[in-house]
Parts: sequence; structure tokens; C-alpha cells
Amino acid sequence: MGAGDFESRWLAPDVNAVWARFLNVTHRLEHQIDRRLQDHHGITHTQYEILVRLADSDDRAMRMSDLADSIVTAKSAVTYQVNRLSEMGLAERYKCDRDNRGIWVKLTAAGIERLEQAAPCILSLVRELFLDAINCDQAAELDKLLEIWSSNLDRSATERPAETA
Amino acid sequence: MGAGDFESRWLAPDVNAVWARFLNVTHRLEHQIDRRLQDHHGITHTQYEILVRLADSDDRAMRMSDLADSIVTAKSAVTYQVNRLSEMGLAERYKCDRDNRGIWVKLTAAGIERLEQAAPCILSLVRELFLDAINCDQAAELDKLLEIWSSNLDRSATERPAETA
DNA sequence: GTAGGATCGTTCGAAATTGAACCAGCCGAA
DNA sequence: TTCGGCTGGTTCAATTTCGAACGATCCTAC
Repeated sequence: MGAGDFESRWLAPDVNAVWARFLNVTHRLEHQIDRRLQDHHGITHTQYEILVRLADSDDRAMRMSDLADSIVTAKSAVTYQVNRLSEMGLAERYKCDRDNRGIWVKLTAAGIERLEQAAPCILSLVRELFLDAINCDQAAELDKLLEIWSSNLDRSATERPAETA
Repeated sequence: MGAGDFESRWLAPDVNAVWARFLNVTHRLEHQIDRRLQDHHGITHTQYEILVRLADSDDRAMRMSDLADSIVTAKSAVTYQVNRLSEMGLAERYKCDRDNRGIWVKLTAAGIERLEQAAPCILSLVRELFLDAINCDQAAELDKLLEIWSSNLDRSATERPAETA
């Protein structure tokens, strides 16, 4: 049995190539953005994402766990990164008055400034690498796909734990 | 100046939402696949990717650096992961006769077996979450986009270092 | 009220990734 | 031939991530 036979047993070639390419492209996109951010603006992609979410929020502040959901990482990673941002003076913690467990993370003036420097640079990179390739129709189509994928992921995430019960 | 004003200065809302959703979806996809692999098959997504590339190669073997290019990571990460796979008995190293610097990594029988167990499970998950959402036309369209993105990344990666020279 | 269960955020140890430094072997040009 | 640069792989310290365990708080049902 040759290598070809082996692989053809479980690999539907065409459609799977799309998936492989998808993985490759997403990884390389993240790498280039990350490198650009670190070289030119001294922050990680995750840190940048946190700054963006904060800037987009009312009062430029968010709860820790909302932040964790928003960027897609473990809560402990958010704790870690907020500590870094806090050391850099880009964000700060507030006690939450409504909920004594809660912590608000808020963008500082320096955080806003840093984001205002980084954002145009990154957005132009994203445009150059990603967005310029798609016209309006394609964008709409892609957005539709993303919505389906997203709800697939939601369903799968809620179904799976229940399945074990 | 409200939060809205701030963000509208640098954020074109519609098209950027696509990018944000794209990031979110790709992260969640990777997480679910990773979790499935670790829970059911005892390997990481990176390790799985390595096994797949090896299985797809002639002689089920690859050079270290080709492996590093293929999955998108630093060379040192490949060294690390191949060590893990080797400890698990799923892959092994060979000296390369043509090039005395080179190392070949080859799938073992156990590696093939493990992959044969994992692959159907993962492929069905990928189908369920990702591929089933797209019909033939969309797949073709997506593939076209991926190709453009990919060549954008190539160009950007080769231009950038030259720009500093 | 008050117990039981869920939620919030942190801490901790283990694993993974990165980039820089490094050694060895290859190769092309003088 | 040999010298310089390039490539292939590893090592190392530093950073980041994850999941499990934890204490504290909230909330709902009794």
C-alpha cells in the first residue's frame, strides 16, 4: 500500500485542501500582524485586541470575563495580559460596585494614545493583506459564511458538554 | 468626545466587522479542534498537523525545515514537537545522507495508526463545523480568496525584509 | 434567612511558542 | 583550495497560554 492509498482512505482531497489552505492563511495572517505590532508598537496581537475591545466599549471599560469571551482565550490568560497592560500603563483595574466579585478594566489615556498610533498601521495591514482582496458581494458572502460557522461553533460548544451529562 | 467618535476615527465599521468575526471564528475553530484532539486522541493540534503532513509525504517523511514551513511555526517549535512525537513513538528521526546537516522525520507504524484513529474524528468535526456550511460554488469562491490572501502574504513577507535593506 | 449551586477572578504548575545565539555542513566565487 | 556567506537544526531563556483548583461573592429555592 503506497502513501497515496493510505491518505485517500480518509482524505477527501479537494474540499480538504480548502481547509488546509484556510489554516495556513489564518496562521500566517496572525503572524504578520503580530510581528508588525511588536516591531512598531511594542504590543502583542492579544494585547492589541484587548485595547480595541476596550475602546469599543462604553466608558472604555469591560469586565474581565467579557474580555475573555470577546477575545477567545482562557480567563487566566486575560488576567495575565491585563497585568502586562497595567504595568505598561495602558489599562487599569477598577472594583465593580454592583458586583463585588467583578473587576472592570479601563483604558487609560496612554492606552488610548497607543491604540491611536497602532490602529491605523494595523488596519492598513489588514486591508492590504485581507480586505482589499474582497469586493462588496464577496464580503457579504463571507460574512454569511462566518455567521454560519459561528453558530455551528455555538451549537457544538453547548451540545458537547450536555452530551457527557 | 464619546467612545463612538473615537472609534469612528479609525474604524470603518462594516468591513472591519468581517475581520473581527473572522478572527473570532478562526480562534474558536482551533480551540474546539484542539480540545477534541487532546480529549479523544491525546495529541495537540500542532502534533496532529505534523502527522498529517508526514502522512501526505513520499515515504511518510519530511525534512525539519520543510515541516516548519508547512505548519506555520518557528523551527525551534518543530524541534520541540518532534521530540514529543518521538517520545510517544509516533515519529522518528533519520540522518539525511544527501545533506549531512539535514534530519528526516518519519512516521512510525504507531504514528500511522494513531493518525488513522484521529483523522476521521477530526475530519468529521471539520466537516460539521466548517465544510458543511459551504456548497461547491462557495468553496470555489473561498478557495479563490484564500489563494489571493496567500499570495498577498507571500508578497508582504518578501517585500518587508527587502525594504529594510 | 439560609443552604447549594453557579459565577468571578486569581494563582499555580505544566506545556508550548518564540527569537536569538550557536555550531556544522554546504556552496559559490576568487 | 579556501574563504565568506547561507542554510539546517538545536539549545536556551523569556513569554504566553492553558486547565484545574481555589476563595469569594452572588443568586435562587426553600
